[in-house]
Amino acid sequence: MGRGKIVIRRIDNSTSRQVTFSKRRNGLLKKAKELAILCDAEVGVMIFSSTGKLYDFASTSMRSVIERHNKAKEENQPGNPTSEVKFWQREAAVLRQQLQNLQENHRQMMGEELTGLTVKDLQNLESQLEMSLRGVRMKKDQILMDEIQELTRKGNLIHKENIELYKKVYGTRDVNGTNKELFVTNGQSIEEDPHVPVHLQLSQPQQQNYETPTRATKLGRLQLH
Amino acid sequence: MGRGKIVIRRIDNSTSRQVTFSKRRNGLLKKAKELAILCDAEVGVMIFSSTGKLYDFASTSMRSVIERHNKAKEENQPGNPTSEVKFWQREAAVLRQQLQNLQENHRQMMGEELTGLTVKDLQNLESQLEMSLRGVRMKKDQILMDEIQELTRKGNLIHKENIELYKKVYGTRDVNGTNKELFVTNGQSIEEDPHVPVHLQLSQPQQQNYETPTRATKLGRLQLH
DNA sequence: AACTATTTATAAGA
DNA sequence: TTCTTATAAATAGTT
Repeated sequence: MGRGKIVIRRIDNSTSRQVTFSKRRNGLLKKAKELAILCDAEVGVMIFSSTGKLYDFASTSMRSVIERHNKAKEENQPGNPTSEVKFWQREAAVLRQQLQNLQENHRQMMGEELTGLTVKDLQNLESQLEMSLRGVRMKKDQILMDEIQELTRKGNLIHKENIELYKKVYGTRDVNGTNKELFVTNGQSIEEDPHVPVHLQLSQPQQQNYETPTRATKLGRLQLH
Repeated sequence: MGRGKIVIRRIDNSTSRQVTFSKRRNGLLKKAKELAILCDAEVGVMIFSSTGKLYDFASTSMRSVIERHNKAKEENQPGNPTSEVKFWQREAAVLRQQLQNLQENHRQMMGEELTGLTVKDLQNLESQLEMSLRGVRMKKDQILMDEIQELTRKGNLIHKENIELYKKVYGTRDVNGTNKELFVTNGQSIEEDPHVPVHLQLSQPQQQNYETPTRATKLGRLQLH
């Protein structure tokens, strides 16, 4: 894969050997990473240049990879398979298994990895997702409604305060004067006539129309008026 | 470097993930060998498939590579029992943490434990669930449609066979006789007396009655003709 | 497991 | 070292 074909044999020229090392080292590490990600594999690579410099990559940790390798090769260090070590190894194995199970489950809930499921499985999944969706939407709507209620409450409060202030400022001198510039603290203007109650009101919770494509529209309907 | 470009992300399809693993693993090991030879480097590669199988390569010996790596990293040998216990404890802690994170995530996807989420979070969750639901429904429908198509195909085939058999049995004697009800069933023998028209009927693919009425209606329209 | 159309890696050159 | 480019090699999608 270059300007010319080469045979796999030690490169004599020290300079080009160095250059090639640099390029291919990067290539190898890149491919190791890709393999780990693409195929969900645990990969460890260690490279020592001819000058002794170390370059390495481990998808998890080199420690973990080496441990696993040792175990796979049954080359347990002449050290001791202490019961404590064994206990923790078992513990880790159990946890790994749980994690894997949960991951598979999670992927299915994400709509991935559905091959292999029966129609029955898919129906159950569908029901679960529908239920979750209902719950999430209810929660979201509730938060929004609460927020609106709170805003309305505050709005009314401020409006009342406003009226009081108006009375104090203008007293009876100017009861029907032009107070069109009167604003409440949150920057929204209130209708001109302080004697007409403001019309803040909660919009009704809209029908949960699943499949409605535009969230923006949905939210856009919630507003003070 | 294939028929199409891919993004580096876990391959969902288990079969192609495995095929890709096999190809790329070989590629990685080959390149590791080449690097070691071409550039006079000491290289070690360890790969664990997602099923736990080990594949490795070491230009010298894995032990040598690992020891050199340990020395370079000034780390204690993984043979030290104390450090080994500590390693596994840490491993378990990490796994426990991962498990916990995934569990929380999973609960949210199940529509549980939604308190504490912002409206934005809930919207994202909602979109994800909608997407998952679409995927699941598509998959389910596809399976059902495939099944129906297959049944239809078989039904038609059997019906044709039936007509041929009828012609052979009754020849021209009864060309306009009552053959409208003649059916054979899949793989079942015909009754003994060739002169008595058989009355076997293809059973309709029974409707699998699903909760959602709309889908049932949709599928109900697809039938043998 | 083979086949190829493409993408990717990289040898050589600057 | 880094960039460029022509070419070899790897491999994604298909059969």
